[in-house]
Amino acid sequence: MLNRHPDKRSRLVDAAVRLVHEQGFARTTLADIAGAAGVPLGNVYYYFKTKEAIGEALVAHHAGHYATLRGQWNQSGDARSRLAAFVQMTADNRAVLARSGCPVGTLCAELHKAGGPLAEQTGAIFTELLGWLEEQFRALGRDTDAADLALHLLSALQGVSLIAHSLDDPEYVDRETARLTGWIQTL
Amino acid sequence: MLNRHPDKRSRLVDAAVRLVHEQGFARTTLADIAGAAGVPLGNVYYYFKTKEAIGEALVAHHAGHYATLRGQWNQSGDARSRLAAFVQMTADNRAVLARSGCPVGTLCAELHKAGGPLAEQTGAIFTELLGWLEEQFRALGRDTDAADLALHLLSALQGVSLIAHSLDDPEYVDRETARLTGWIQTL
DNA sequence: GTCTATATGTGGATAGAC
DNA sequence: GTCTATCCACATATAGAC
Repeated sequence: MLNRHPDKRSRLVDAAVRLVHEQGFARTTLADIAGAAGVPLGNVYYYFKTKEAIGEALVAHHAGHYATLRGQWNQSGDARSRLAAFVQMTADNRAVLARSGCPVGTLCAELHKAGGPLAEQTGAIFTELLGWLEEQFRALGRDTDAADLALHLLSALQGVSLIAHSLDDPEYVDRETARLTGWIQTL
Repeated sequence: MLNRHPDKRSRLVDAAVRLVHEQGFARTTLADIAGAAGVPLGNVYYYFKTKEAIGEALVAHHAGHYATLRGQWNQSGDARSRLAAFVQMTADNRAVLARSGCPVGTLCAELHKAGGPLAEQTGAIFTELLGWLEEQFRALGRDTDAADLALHLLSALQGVSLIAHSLDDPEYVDRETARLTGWIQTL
C-alpha cells in the first residue's frame, strides 16, 4: 500500500466504514459512499477497481483498528485490567451498538452469507481477537481452559451486541457488560 | 389467516425460509424462491403482494416455530432440564449454525439495518424467548437476577452462533454449549 | 387462479473527454 | 488524475391473456 492518494482514498474508506456499519454492505451503494466522501461517482473507480475492493479496504480498516487497540492495551496494566478494558469498550459503545450493532459482527454475518474471499478476511478479525483474549486468560493462570474462556467472553459480547441491536435498546449492553466485568474480577 | 391456499403458499414460505437462511433476505430473489418452490415467478404475487409480505410470513414462521418448541418444553421436566434442552438444541444444530448462522439472529441483524416494520417483528422473537428463559430461571429460585441470567444465556448462544458462522467451524458451538450446559447444572 | 411477457427502477461498472 | 454520461444486468412488480 503506497498510499499515494491519502486524501480522497481515506475519505472514501471512512465514508464506507460509517455507511456500511449503518446500512450494511449490500444496501450501501457506491453512489452513497461517493456522495458522503464528496467524490464524483465515476472517480471512485480510480481508487477501487470494484465494490469488493472497497470491502477489502473496509475489513483491513477494522482489522487495523483492533490491532492498534490491542497494542495499546498490551502497553499497560495486567491481564485482568486488559480484559476489563476490552469489556468496558463495549459498554462505552452502548448507544452505537444498539443502533447499528457491532461493526465487525454485523459485517461478518452479512459477508458470510454472500460468500467469497471477503468473508474469510472478516472472520480473521475474530480469530486474532480470540488469540489475544486467550493470552490474557493464560496470563491469569488459566492454562487449561484459556481458549474456552476467550470464546465465552467474545460470544457474550457479540451476542449482546446482536440482541441490543435487534431490540434497539442499549440497556441490554449495560446489563451483560456489568455481569462480565464482575465475572472477570472473580477469575 | 384463512389459509385457503395451503399447498403453494406453504411451499413458497418453506422455500423462502431455507433460502433466506442460506443467502440472506436481500440476496434471495423472488425468482429464487419461486424456482425452489416450483411456482412460476408471476404467480408469486397472487400469494404475496410484495417481497416484504414474504418477509412477514417468514418471521411469523420462525416465531411460530419457537412458540411450538416452548410449548413442548413446558409440557415436561423441570426448569433446569428445560434450559438444558434449549442449549442442547443449539448444540444439535452445530453443522447448520456453522454454515448459515442462527436463522433468527442473522435475520434480525439484516432486517434491522434495512429498517422498517419487519425489523421490530423479528426482534419480538428475542423478546419472547427472553421472557420464557426468565421464567425458567425464576423457577430455579433466581428471582432477583432471572432477567440477567436469561440475557446472558441468550447472548452466549447467539454470540457463539455468529462466531461459528463467521469462522465456519462447528467446534466453537460444541465448546460454548458444553460450558453453558455445565453452568446450568450449577444453578 | 395461473402463467408469460414486460415495464420500471436501480446499481455496478465503463467509455472517453478533459 | 478527474469527472460526465451512459451501458448493461438484474430484481421487483405489473399487465393482461388464458
